[in-house]
Amino acid sequence: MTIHHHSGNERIDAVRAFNRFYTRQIGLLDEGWLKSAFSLTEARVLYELAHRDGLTATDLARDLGLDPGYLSRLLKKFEERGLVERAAIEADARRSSIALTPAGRRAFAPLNRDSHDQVAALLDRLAASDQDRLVKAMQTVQRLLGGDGAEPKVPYLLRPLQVGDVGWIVRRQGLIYAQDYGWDETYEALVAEILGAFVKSFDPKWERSWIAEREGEVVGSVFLVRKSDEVAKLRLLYVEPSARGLGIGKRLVEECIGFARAKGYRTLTLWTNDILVSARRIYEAAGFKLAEEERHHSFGKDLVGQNWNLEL
Amino acid sequence: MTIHHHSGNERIDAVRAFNRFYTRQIGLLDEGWLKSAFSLTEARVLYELAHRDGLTATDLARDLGLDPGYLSRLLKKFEERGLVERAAIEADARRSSIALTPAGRRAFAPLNRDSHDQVAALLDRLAASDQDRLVKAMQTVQRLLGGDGAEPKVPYLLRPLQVGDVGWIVRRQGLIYAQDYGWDETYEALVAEILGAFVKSFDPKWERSWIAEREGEVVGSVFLVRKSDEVAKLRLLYVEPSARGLGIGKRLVEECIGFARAKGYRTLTLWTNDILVSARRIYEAAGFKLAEEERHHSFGKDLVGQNWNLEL
DNA sequence: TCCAGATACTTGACTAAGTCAAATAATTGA
DNA sequence: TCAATTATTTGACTTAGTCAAGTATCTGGA
Repeated sequence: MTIHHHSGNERIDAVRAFNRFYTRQIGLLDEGWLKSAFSLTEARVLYELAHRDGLTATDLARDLGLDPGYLSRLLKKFEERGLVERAAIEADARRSSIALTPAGRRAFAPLNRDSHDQVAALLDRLAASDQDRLVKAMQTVQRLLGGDGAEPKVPYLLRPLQVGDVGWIVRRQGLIYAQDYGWDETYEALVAEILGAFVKSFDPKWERSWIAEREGEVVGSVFLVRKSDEVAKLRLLYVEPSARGLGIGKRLVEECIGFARAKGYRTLTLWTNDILVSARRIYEAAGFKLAEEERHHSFGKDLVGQNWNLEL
Repeated sequence: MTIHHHSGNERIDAVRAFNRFYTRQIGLLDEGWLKSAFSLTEARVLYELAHRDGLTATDLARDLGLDPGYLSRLLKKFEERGLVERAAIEADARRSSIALTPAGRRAFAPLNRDSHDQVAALLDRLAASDQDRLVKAMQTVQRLLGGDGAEPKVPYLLRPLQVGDVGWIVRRQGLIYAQDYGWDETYEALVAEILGAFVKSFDPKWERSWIAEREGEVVGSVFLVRKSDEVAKLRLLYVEPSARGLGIGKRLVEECIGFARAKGYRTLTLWTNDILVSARRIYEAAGFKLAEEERHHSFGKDLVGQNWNLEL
């Protein structure tokens, strides 16, 4: 049972292969422009102008990576043809805000339609499920490469369980603990059983799930299960490695505690293992006290299990 | 509990956004060439020559999307500079096979290294897990767009369960049945419980799992569970919608039957629901006989459950 | 308040990159 | 055998983009 990891060079080669591939891909898409009255760069400028307001020449040059001199001439040509007009910016006489004229919009429309149709034709060759996969993969690439420190506005949000979450959490927990601690497939199976039972016997009055989502991806979760009138159990806290450091783990535990208090439980309990250090820190900080430890052999390893309790 | 589906236009817009994004991205990567002695196109040609043998001018023009005239001059320049040499192809005097000279390789090396380093620097800004996600997403895009009917050599392969599979199967079954039949989250939970129990009590002598993998992705699975010395149960047959029509379902069932026979079971049994028509066809074709039906209310729907048996 | 930088463009003077059509030579298929 | 096709080259262009040096403004201290 091996976990595949790309080595650094494999990754680099894969990215370079993709760059070569997409260079060609964009080249193919560009061929469409050849017939039209506009070059690819002109079309990019028109696109930006059609979709954003109050742009200045500098904005355009920066966002499209164009030479300011080249852009200047390009805009002059557009202005002469009556496609764009510039409005003075009162605060700064050097800059002016550039916008498409109605004629500019009319010129852009067929261009836009052609590009739309071309992409539609491209997608049409794929099954709907593959189209979704393509879009998702593209968004992932864009997010990962484009996110030069551009953090999402909302770092994460919490929501209850949806269809598909159980499997996702089972898989991620299985993979993460296999990678980080060498646990075998029985841990993944345990998570599956716990979550299966949780959903099956779910009692919304006394129990709850919190899924942390970041840009549409599940990055953490925790579950609160009723043990008795007085005791609730916090289970399966996890945070994606890529989303650590955002305080998601702490927040999930706090939500749990808040819910348990609100429902009138007296004790919140949880079971963990001593090697899971960062989780333990969160529990300690939240006021949990270590109640007992016991050695056990599970998931293919010798472990030390711990029960922690919080009196509410 | 909603399942998000991209509409056609959303998909098209997302792909167009990605094209604009990656046009810019490639532009950024190109800036690196400006200092060097070679243009992006020249570098692409050198790259192809360095990595493939026996290329002709036509091959290059086709694969890189270049104008033959432009390429001809470009190669002439390379030849004059001693970077490439042409060898006559005996079968066809029009064509010649183009290869880098040692000097050509020396000229390409720093170029190649710079490109490598540039990508390495790009990746370095990402956590290792994000690097993997990026690479996977790029490969997905490339496969989906590049695979113009270029089917993989091996359509699929079967392997036993690995860490991560359980969660994946739980998720996919949950999502597929929610989408196709409107089943609620309790179906996903049932799958989780079944698979959790399967792994936990797994007896390799009498039981087995088959995972169908296509280009590294799980596209189907089936499980054989021991009920008694004489009776085995086939469980959780599924095939990804994107991988249907390859005979994977049939193959999985056949593997199950073969294994059950080899182990000396007398009866292979399975439970399914009447609405799962394509699965039923597979069972019928394999020789299963409908033993009994019963109405039940599960997964938020009124269903008709069916038990099928195969005498081995 | 002034003024030494910066910033937002513009212009001039180029060059590289690519296109298109026509020509040449060799090959293929009926 | 020869018309059509293919591989490559050449000539004659155009376009797209670069680079550096302007001009006109603005900004942040002394």
